[in-house]
Formats: sequence, structure tokens, C-alpha cells
Amino acid sequence: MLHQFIERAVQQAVAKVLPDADMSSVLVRPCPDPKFGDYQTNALMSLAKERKLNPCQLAADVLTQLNVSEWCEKVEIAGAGFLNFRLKVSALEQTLAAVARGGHLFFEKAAEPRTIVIDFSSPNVAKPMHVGHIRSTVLGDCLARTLRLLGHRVVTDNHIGDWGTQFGKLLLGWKGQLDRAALAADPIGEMERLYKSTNAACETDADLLERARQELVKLQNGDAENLVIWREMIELSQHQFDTLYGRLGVEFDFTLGESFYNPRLKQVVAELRERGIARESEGAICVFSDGSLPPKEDPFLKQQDGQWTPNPCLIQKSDGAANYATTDLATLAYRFETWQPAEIVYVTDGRQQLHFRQLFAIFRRWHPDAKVKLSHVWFGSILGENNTPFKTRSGETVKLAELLDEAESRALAIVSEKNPNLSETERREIARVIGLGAIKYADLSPNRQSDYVFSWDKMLSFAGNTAPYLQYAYARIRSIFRKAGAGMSPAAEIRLIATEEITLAKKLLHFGLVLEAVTEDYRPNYLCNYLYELAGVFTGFYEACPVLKAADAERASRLALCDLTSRVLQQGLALLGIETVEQM
RNA sequence: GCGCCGGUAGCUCAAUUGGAUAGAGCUUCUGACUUCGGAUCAGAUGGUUGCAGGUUCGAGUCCUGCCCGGCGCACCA
Repeated sequence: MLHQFIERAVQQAVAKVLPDADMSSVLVRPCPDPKFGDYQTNALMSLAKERKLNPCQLAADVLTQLNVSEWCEKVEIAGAGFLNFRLKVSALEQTLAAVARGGHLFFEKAAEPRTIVIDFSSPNVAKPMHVGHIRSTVLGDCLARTLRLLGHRVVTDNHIGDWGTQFGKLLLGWKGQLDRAALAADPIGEMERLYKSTNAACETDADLLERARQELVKLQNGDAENLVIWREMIELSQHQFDTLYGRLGVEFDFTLGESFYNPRLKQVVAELRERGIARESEGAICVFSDGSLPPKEDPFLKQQDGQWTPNPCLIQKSDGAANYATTDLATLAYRFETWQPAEIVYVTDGRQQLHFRQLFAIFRRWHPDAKVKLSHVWFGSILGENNTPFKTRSGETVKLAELLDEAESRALAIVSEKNPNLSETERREIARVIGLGAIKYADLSPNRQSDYVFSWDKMLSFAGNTAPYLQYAYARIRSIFRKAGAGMSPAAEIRLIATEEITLAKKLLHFGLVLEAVTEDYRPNYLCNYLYELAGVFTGFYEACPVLKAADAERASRLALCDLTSRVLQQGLALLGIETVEQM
């Protein structure tokens, strides 16, 4: 893309003037205001600062070494030492024409593909998937899709909760009060009922609690009967997962649950003890600070009463059982050894930050030579009214299946009102796409680190930065092609004359830059913002530039612009996991 | 108490290595329709970026202190 050509040219020019400069900081970015130009670099000012040079003089020196006349008008030095670039319309036209002929859609594949493991979603067996799983699922899926499009090798792994203390109570309930008919009709509901009822009974009955514990011990020791029941619970749960992931369009390469790592846990603890990374404390096995980090950055220290005190990570409970840190360590080691990734990404809510800081720190000590990058991509909570956690009226967690149902039924009501002429089958399909898109977009468009307030009315609105608005923008473009019929020549020459055409063309060019930003910071909201802005710029073009009524050459050129815009919208939404429809 | 995160227009949010005059939507008000889909668009109103300092050519962004809110901090995950 053009900005990369300019960037490389600038880097080469800087290298001639300042051979020792760090080129990774010499970047070319879109201008914040078109009056300055189309692209700018502000890197020369910081380079000048480091070297105590006059920034404008440095800019002038770089300029003498710079030749971007193939793509740009005269380069300007402005402000405190910006270089401003203005694209030649001819370069724009050629770039768009090349994409229209079948090039990559305004992005470039990564020069050095990386292998990246992404851990996301992670629902629990025998429990309904609920609203708490949506953000991890949607974020992780979007990151996987975007990284893949850019040419990276992505391994998605669903670390389901198929092991743990809850199975004691579940097994006890299953054996005592399982309703087979209810299980057949609604397996998750029945398992949830068994757990809740047994759990409640255990609150007041110590004998029952002990029996639940015994069931858990039997399971952990490989008791045949309990294993059979446990496997059935997993299988029933997997059906639920498959159904919901099917609706959401999410796929995993692997589903290696917690239980997969059971055979490795003892070894993990033993190894960490042998190496002196972990030791016994109050009956548990713990990892303490090794003093290698400054106290402020050390996840195994906290300040209490003005003193740095231990903040250990437990890797084995005093009863000898492993806990989630143990499993996560075994999982991390397995992923590292199995896929040899450049990076492992965990998509979870922000409350687990300390856990992952400790987990990563332990792994670094355990495998000091491992080059793998470890990332915790965390997100904020979904809130209901009054900034309280999002719950149903009766205070229950909102089930994911019901959430999706409601999204679709609300969308159906809107579609039926707006476009009653469509058949019910068509309206249902449109409602499905709009309803699911609205939910996903509501999760992806805010900064992932902030909490957001769940609002049906906002997410399903056709105005503002919402999925329906973008889907509408797409449908409206497709409508032009339906009217145009088959008379569209795909490899049309593109001629940009009106300012709205040029603005749209320049916006299309930014797509790849945005995708890179998304994968660098793991922030899909950059893509959402971009698509919304693109839709806005397109509307400006749509209002000002008639397409079908234009004369032949202009018509073909504008049709090509429409086609490129619709493709970027569709591709962008697809990366967010959101479908489009031809009519809505 | 300590840590992490947040505090930006009346409301909900954005702001791409520190970069130029902090931007959208909603709301309110004013306009545009014999419409390539008005499910739209144009314009107006609206700001001491929580407070006070500091760093520098330049700070919503970095540093220090304080105020307010959410979350976390040894055997749940």
C-alpha cells in the first residue's frame, strides 16, 4: 500500500542522514486533519531531540534524500518538524485499480508470519454458557480471524472447565436425584439443577458435603462409575458448546480442557520444587519472590503496613490437590512445547491480571530460555442498569442462548416493521444476522479494557456506531448493484474527480493500517471505528455522486468504488465475526 | 492498606510510537425528500480531558501527590 512505500522511502532517507537511527520508530501515519496532507511523519522531531539537532533542519536534510514523487505531490515541512505528504490522485487511482483487479484488499500479508496460540472462551462443563463468556469468545475469535488474514499461523484452543471441585457435588446429585427425562430434554438445565440443589443441601449438611468430597476423590482416583458419569456430563456439555459456537460462527482448532493436563500436574509441581522455584508453606506448595525483579514489578510481593510482604502463588493446596495455577502452568508448558509459538495470548476478564502476571513469571523462571511472548489480553465487565453486573430481573446470570434468542427476536420485530414486504424466511435470516451482529459489535466497539453498559436499544439502533448501521451501509451498496444489473465491468478504470471520490479512496487505503493496529494492541475497536468512518465517508460520496445516472466512464469508475467499499465493509465485519445481508 | 484499571460535551464513548485546532453518536434546535434504500444526510448547541504540580518545541496520553469509582490481594477459577 502507498503509505508503506512512503514509509520505506522515508526510512531510507533517514538512514542516509542518520545511519544509526532506530528505523522502527520512523513511521508514516495518516494526518489527523486533511489540511495538513494525507500522511505525516513526526519521527524526525524525536530523532532530532535525542541528538539535540534542530528538527526543521533535520527534516530539510532528510527531504533532500527523499524521493516519493511517484506517489506524492511536493513534500512539506510543517510545524515543529513534521513531514507532510499529499498523495497524487494518479497514484490513488492506480492503487485502487490494482485492488479492483484482484489484489489484496488494501492490506499486506505479514512479512514474517508468526505462530500465535490464542486461549479464549473457556466455558465450564455442566453449566450454561452465560453472558460472561461472550466477550472472551467474541474478542478471541476476532483476533484469531484478523491475525489469520494477515498471514499468521493461529492456533485456537478452548480451555474448557471440565475438572474441578464442582464435580463432587455434581456426581452426588447425579447419583441421588437425576431425572433422566429432564436430562434428555434439557441436559444443561438438569445438570445445573443437580448442582444447585446439592450445593444448597451441603450448606447445612456436613455429612452430605463429606460425601460430595468422597465422590470427587473417587473421580480423581479413576473410579470407573464416576468416570463414566463425568464423561457423559462433558459430552452433553459439548453439545451445548457446539450449538452456541455454531450460532456465533466460532470455531476452535483444539478443545483441550483442564482434565487433559491431569497427568502432567504432579510433574509440574515436582519440577518446580526441584528447581527451588516452589516450596512448602503452611502445608501448601507455593512460589515466592526470587528477588529478581524490583519490588514494584514483582507479582509475588505486595506492600502491607509499609513493608514488602510475600504474595505467593499456590501451585498445590495443602490437601495435596492441584489448583488452577497448576493446570495453567501445565497448559502453558504443553502449548509451548507442542506448537512452539512466538506468542501465547489469553483472552480473559481483567480480574485475573494478578494470576497471569504470576503465571507468566513462574513460567519465565521455569523456562528461562523460552523466547515465547506471553500476553494477557483482558477486558472489562458487562454491566446492567445502574452500573451493577449484568443480571436478569430475578438476579440470575443471563444465559447466552437466551441472550442470542432475544437479540434475534428484537431484530425480527424491527425488520418486520421496516420491511414488511419480505417473506418470513427472509426476515428471520436477516434478524439472525442483525441480532447476532449487534451483540458482537457492542462487545467489540468499546475499548476492551473499559466496562460497558449493556443496552438493547443502543446496540440495535440503526443510527450511530452500531452493527446494524454498517450492515445497512453494506446493503445499500448492494442495492445499487441489483439495480445496475449485470452491466458492471469488474476491471474498470478508476477516475477520481469529485472530492468525495478522493476522500473515499483515501479512506479505503487505510484498511490495512487499521488491521495492523488491531493485531498490535489486540484492540478490535480500532477496526470498528474505521468501518464506521468508512461508512460515513461512503455516505458522503453516495449523497454527492450519482452512480447509476452517471455517464459511462464515470459510472464504471463509481461502481468500482462502490464495489471496493462494499468488499472492505464485508471483510471488516467478517473479521469481527459479523455477517452481512444483501437486503434488510 | 497495597496493587491494577477507569474519570474526556447533559448521557454513552473515541482519540493510531508524546504531535498540529480533543472527535463521534444519543439528546435538543434548524434544514434537505417527484429518494441509485429517509433504516439517510447537512448544520447548530455543547469541553479548564477529576484536582494540583512537573517533564518539553508540544501532554487526554509520560512523572509526582491528592479526590472519586470499579475490581483484585493464600489453598474458587
